Amino acid sequence: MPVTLKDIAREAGVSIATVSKVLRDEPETFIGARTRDKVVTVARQLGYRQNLHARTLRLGKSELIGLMAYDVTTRVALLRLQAADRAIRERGYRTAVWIAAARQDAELRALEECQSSMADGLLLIQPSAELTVEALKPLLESGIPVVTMAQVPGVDLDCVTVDRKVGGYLAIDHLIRLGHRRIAYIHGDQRYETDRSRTEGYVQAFTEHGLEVDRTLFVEAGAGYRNGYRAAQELLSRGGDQTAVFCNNDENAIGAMRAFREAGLRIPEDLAVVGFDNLEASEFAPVPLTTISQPIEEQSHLAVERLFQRLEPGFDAPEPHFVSLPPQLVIRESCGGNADA
Amino acid sequence: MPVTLKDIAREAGVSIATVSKVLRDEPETFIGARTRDKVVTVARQLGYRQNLHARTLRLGKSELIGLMAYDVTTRVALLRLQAADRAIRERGYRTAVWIAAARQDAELRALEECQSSMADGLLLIQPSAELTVEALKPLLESGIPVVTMAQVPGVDLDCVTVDRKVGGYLAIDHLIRLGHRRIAYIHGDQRYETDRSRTEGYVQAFTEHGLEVDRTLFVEAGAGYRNGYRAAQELLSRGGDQTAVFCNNDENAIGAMRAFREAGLRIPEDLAVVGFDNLEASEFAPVPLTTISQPIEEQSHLAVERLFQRLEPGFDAPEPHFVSLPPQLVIRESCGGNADA
DNA sequence: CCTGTTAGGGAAAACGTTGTACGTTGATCG
DNA sequence: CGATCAACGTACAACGTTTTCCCTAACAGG
Repeated sequence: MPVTLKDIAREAGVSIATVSKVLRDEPETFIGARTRDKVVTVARQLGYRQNLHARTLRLGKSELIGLMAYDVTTRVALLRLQAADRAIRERGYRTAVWIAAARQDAELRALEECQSSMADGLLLIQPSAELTVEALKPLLESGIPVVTMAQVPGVDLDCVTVDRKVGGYLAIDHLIRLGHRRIAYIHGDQRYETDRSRTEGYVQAFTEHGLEVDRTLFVEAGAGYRNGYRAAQELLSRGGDQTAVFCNNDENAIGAMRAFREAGLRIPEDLAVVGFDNLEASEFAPVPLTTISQPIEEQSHLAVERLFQRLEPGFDAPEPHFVSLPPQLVIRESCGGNADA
Repeated sequence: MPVTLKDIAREAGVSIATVSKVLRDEPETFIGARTRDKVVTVARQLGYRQNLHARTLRLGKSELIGLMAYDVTTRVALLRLQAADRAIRERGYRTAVWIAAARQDAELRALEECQSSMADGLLLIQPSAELTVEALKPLLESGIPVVTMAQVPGVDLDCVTVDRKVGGYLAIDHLIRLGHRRIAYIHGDQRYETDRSRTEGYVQAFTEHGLEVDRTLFVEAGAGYRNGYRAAQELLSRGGDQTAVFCNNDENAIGAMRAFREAGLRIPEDLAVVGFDNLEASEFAPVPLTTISQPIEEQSHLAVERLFQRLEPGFDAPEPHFVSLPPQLVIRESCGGNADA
C-alpha cells in the first residue's frame, strides 16, 4: 500500500538505484538534471515516505536514541526527558521513549526493545531500583553506548548527574545557620543513590556544625504531593520537636506544608520548610518555597553530548566518565529571613 | 555484530527457517523436541534479540502505535499520554512517542516519521493549532487509523474527548448560584476547540441565568503557573470589579491565586476561584481549589479501544465516531460555602 | 580511426525476517 | 513389497533500502 522506491522508479521510467540516489542526493554521483527533476516530482506526487525499517536494516544503524524513564509523573524526570529529546533531535537523530511506569517489568522489556529496535544509544533518564547489572548486561555486551543520569549500582556507566549530597548539605546548612537544630527530614527511597546522597548531605552538615543527627526525625515518603502530606502527618503524630523540615522534593514539601498548616503551624514562624528541585510549583506554593535548584537543562545537554561522543566512530574511551553538577540554594520565604542577614 | 537467526542456525546445526519457527513457536508445525531445545538454548546462550526492523519489513506491520502530544509539560497531556501508553502496551503493541514541543515543525516531522516507521495507528493526544488538514492528509490517505483526543478543525476523525463546554458551564453555574455576577475569566488560546468550549460553557451559564456576559473581564493566558500569575496581575491592573475568577486550568488558577493574595485579596472571602482539570496540585493549592475534574483515564482507554477497533481486520465503519465525556465539579474551599447550602 | 575519459545510469547483492512450497526420511499398511 | 503418510526440515522468495560494481554513450585527443 505505501509508496516505495520501486513505484517511483516505474512511474519515472528509471531504475530503483537512480531514485534512491536522487532522493538522498548521494554525493559524487552524476544524475542528469532532467531525471533528477522527474524523480523528485514523481516522488512528491505519489507522496513517498522513506521506509525507516528498510533503511535501518540496510544501514545497520537506526539513528535512534532510546530514552528511558521510570516515572515521568515525577516532574524533574519529565523535564530531563524533554530536554534530552530536544537535544537529540537537534542533532538529527530520532528518539524512542520508554515510560517504564506503565508496567512492572516494563523496564526490562524496554531494554529488550532497545536492542530489538537497533537503537544506536540509550539514555537512562531515571533508572529504577530494579535495574540491575544482569538486566543491563546483554545491552552492554552488544556494545551500544549507554549514558545514565543517575548512578546504577554495580554498573560502571558514563554518568552525568547532579550532586544531591551538596544539595542536601546546602539545605541543612542553611537551616542550621538560621538557628535550627531539630530538623525533620522527609526523605525518599534510600535504595536510590539520588535519595541517599541527600541524606549524606544532611549528615555532613550536622557533623560539620558539631551537631548530632537524630534519626527519629526522619520519615520516608513516595513521590507526589499526597505522600508528602502523609509523611508530615506521621511526623506530627510522633509529636517531635522539629522546628524545620527538609523535604526530598518540592512536591513532597508542598504536600507537607498543607498538613502542617492544618495542624495550626505557621510557616515559617513555627516551622521552616525546604524543598528540592525548584519546580515552577515551588514558587507558587502556599508559602513560596526555599529549595534546591537542579541544573536540569545542563545535565541533559551534557548527557546527550557524551552519548554522541561515544557514537563518534573514532572515539575510544574505555573508562566511563563521571560528571556531577552542583545544585544551588534558592531562598524564598518558607524559612524566614536570610541566613547571612 | 548483533546475533541473528543465521548465527543460531549455524551454531545449532539447523536451518534458519527452523530457528525462526521454533522461536516464534509457529503453530501447526512439527519440530522435534530435541531440535527445539537445542535452538532455544543456543538462542539464549548467544543472547538473541529479534530484529524488529526485519520483522516489520517482512510482515508489513509494525505493531506500533504512534502517540503525539504537543506539550507534555501540560500535566493533563502527560497523564493522557501515560494512560494511553499503558493501555496500548497491555494489548501487546508498542508505542512511539512524539513530544512535539521539542521544535517548531516537530509536529509535522512527527507525522512523517509516523508513516516512515509504519506505525499501525496514531493517537493524537493533544494536537496543536498548527495541525491542519493538509498536514494530516498524506497520513490519512495512507489509510492508517487515527484517533484524536481533541478535535482537529476541518478533519473528521474518530474523536474521544471531554465536554469542556459542560465543564465551563458547571464552573460558572456554581459561581452564579453562590451569588457571583462579575466573574472574570482567565482563558486559553481560543484557536483551540478545547479552550473555546469552556468559553461557550461560560456564556451558556450566564445566558441561562438571564445574565449578561462582560468580556472586559476576560484575559488570555498560556500554560503554567506563571502565566496564570501574569493574567491575574493584568486583571488587577484593569481594576475590574470581579468577585470571582474562572481559570482555564488548575495551574493557571494557582498562579493567579498568588497574584490576588499578593494584592491583599482573601480567597474565598474577597474572591472566589475555580480551576479546571482537578490535578493533584489543586488539592494542595494555597487554598484548596474548587475545580472541574476530567475523566482522563476513561478518555484514554476509550480512545485506545477505538483505535484497536479500527485495527481489527473485519472492522468497517466509514463514519468516524465522536464521544464526549462529561466532566464533574469538585468543590473544595476556593469558592467558600456550598452553593446548595 | 582508435583510445581513453567521463557523465549518466542500471543490475544485483546484501540487511534479518517470515512463510510457502517442497524435500527427505522412517514406519505403517494393504 | 510398493504405496502412503506422518514427522521433521530445508530452500527460497519476498519486504524496501543502500551501495558496489558495472555498462553504455558521447566526445576529446592523438
